[in-house]
Amino acid sequence: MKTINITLPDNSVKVVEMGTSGGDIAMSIGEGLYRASIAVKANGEMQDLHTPLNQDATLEIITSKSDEAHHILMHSAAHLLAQSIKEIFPTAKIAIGPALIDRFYYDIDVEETINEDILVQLEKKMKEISKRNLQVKRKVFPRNDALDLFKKLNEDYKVEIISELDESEEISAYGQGDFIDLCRGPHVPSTGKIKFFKLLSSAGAYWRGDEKNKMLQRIYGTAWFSKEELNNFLHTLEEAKKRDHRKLGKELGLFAFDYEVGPGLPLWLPNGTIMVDELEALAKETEDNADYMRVRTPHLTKGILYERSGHLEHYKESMYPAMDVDGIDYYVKPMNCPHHHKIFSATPKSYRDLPYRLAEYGTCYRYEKSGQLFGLMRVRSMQMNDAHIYCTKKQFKEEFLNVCQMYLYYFEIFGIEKYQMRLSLHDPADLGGKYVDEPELWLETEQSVREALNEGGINYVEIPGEAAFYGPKIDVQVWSAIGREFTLATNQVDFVIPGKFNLKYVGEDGGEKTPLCIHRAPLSTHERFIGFLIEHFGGDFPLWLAPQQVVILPVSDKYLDYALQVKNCFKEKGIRVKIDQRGEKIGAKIRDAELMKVPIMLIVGEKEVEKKTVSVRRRHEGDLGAQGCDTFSDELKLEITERKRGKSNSQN
RNA sequence: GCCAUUGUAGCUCAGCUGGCCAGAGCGGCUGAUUUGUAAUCAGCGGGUCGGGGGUUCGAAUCCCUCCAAUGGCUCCA
Repeated sequence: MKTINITLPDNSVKVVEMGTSGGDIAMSIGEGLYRASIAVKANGEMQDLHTPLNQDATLEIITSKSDEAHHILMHSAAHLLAQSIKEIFPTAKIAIGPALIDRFYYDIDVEETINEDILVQLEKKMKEISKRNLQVKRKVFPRNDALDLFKKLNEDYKVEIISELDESEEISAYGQGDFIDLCRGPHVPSTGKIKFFKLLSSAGAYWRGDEKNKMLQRIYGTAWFSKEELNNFLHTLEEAKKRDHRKLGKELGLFAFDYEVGPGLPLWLPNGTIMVDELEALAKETEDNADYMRVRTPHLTKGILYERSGHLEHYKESMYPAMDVDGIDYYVKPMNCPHHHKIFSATPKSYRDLPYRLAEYGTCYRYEKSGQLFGLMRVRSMQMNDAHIYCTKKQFKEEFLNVCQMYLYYFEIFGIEKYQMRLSLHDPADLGGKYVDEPELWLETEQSVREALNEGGINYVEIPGEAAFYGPKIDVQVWSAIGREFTLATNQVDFVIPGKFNLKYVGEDGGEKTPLCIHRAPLSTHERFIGFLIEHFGGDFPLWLAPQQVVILPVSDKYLDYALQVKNCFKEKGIRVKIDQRGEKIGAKIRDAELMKVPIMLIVGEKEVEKKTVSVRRRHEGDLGAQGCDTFSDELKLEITERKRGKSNSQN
């Protein structure tokens, strides 16, 4: 009998018979370990507990504690769901069913519409199959046998997947009871391991994500190793709903939609407008310090401008249709760049004028497909924190890096810690198609972007094939409270359009040259950024950003005169302050101010009138005692000017 | 755009297996109360039951259609 050496993570070596499984080894260490085991990692590769080991290996046993095990569990839960579907709807065809970070799904092709009732039915069936505790067995076939098997089962989607694999490839499938699914694995050893799960929702999804293909039905679910983890997850989902910017936007009176105005066209209410103005003030101050110049451009423009820019060629479906004005096509602008280019070329430029930085909170309109509108995060009218930087090749690296550092400056102010910078690169195979045919320029520019980022110590990931048609770009991804992913900021290089607009500057040598252009929007759009901030802070804004900063609560209307004096003291310093004049008791006034998330409450009654003070109650901190009007308003003024984050909203 | 779900008062929701004048709580308004750190009491308003069409003696309720929102797919700031 041949033996093999198995090295465990503590470097101890076990000599076992060839063909021993990872599960056997776990068992030999201890039964408790065996019961907690989900899979093993042999020489760094994940495999099933039952899979025989046929050579020397370093072995790590994956127990339910790890993220990897959780991933396997959810993948197995997806199989359990598919099996339940097949038992209830034998003619259903199954497509794919992967695990995501905290949930899994399975795409199926079935006549019946999957509704709430069916989800309940399926969940019941899943519980039943889990109780059967079926062994999950891996089988390996030659490609053609696998093809025959899934053809016989009428699993057209599986057949399609297999037939695209290489002839020589071995195909693995996992069986449990009568059910078999094409799959790489690994999986939990038996269905009994999948105990705590819930089906969450159903939705449509195109086969292979292509809108030309048939739409399948996707069922989402989640699975965990313990009831507690499952409940925690469901609770987190509930909590996230409370932070949803659409809900908070309504409650706090920030913005509204009206069907007579139109979908995706938000109305900024007075409270929301205050936030917009604050954000804009921050941007103007920051851009002013970085030597940007502000400009203004019209919303409406002749089609010829967008022919020149290439928007009509590349971007037409996202533009509102043309309107006929005196026989000429006009469009509402989807972007500000062409206008800024026109400003650049309005006066002659020398190399001494570069970098030439033009900034505008320009209003753009894009015809987004109705199904993709989403609160403030995806709208049809938006105001972009836009700027275009025209510079020489030599200046490019520094300018690009400065923009990236501007993002980080903003993120620091708002306490945004969870984000990802993505460097989108071109695909050389698509030159002349999706990308302008300038192979050397692409490589050169991409390299200098990399260098800029590396020199600035900025972490990023590279995404090939995602660049704009005119150059590489950096996108900053963030996640909303309800888990949706968004591109927030963007920083794009453009080496094409300046040429199309015939932009020139006179160089040191007296010759004409074309500048590079950097498009950048660190604060995204008002709409998306504020939508994101609402969720980020859960409506609990830092003082400087809060629509209502201070509310004065007179204990009774006997103290209204004094309240008015207090109000003036704060108002004079530019602090946003109101008096709650209603005939309510103080407890009710406090409650309402708390619900509106007003950061500072000033209670005034007999004591305060006598001593000329205010009783300060700060959100999340409670009663802070009496303070003089002048000292306290000065203190607040300072906090506002410095744009500090409060105790309650410094984490996230 | 596609698949599914939903749409009743300013907000949150009940009613919807067709049938008494369509309900509740909160908010609003009026009055009383003059209040000390998360809800004072009473009264009064308020709805083309998303729009249009149909079935029916009769429609918030059933059917069709349009609009909008929601969950996804695809795409993006």
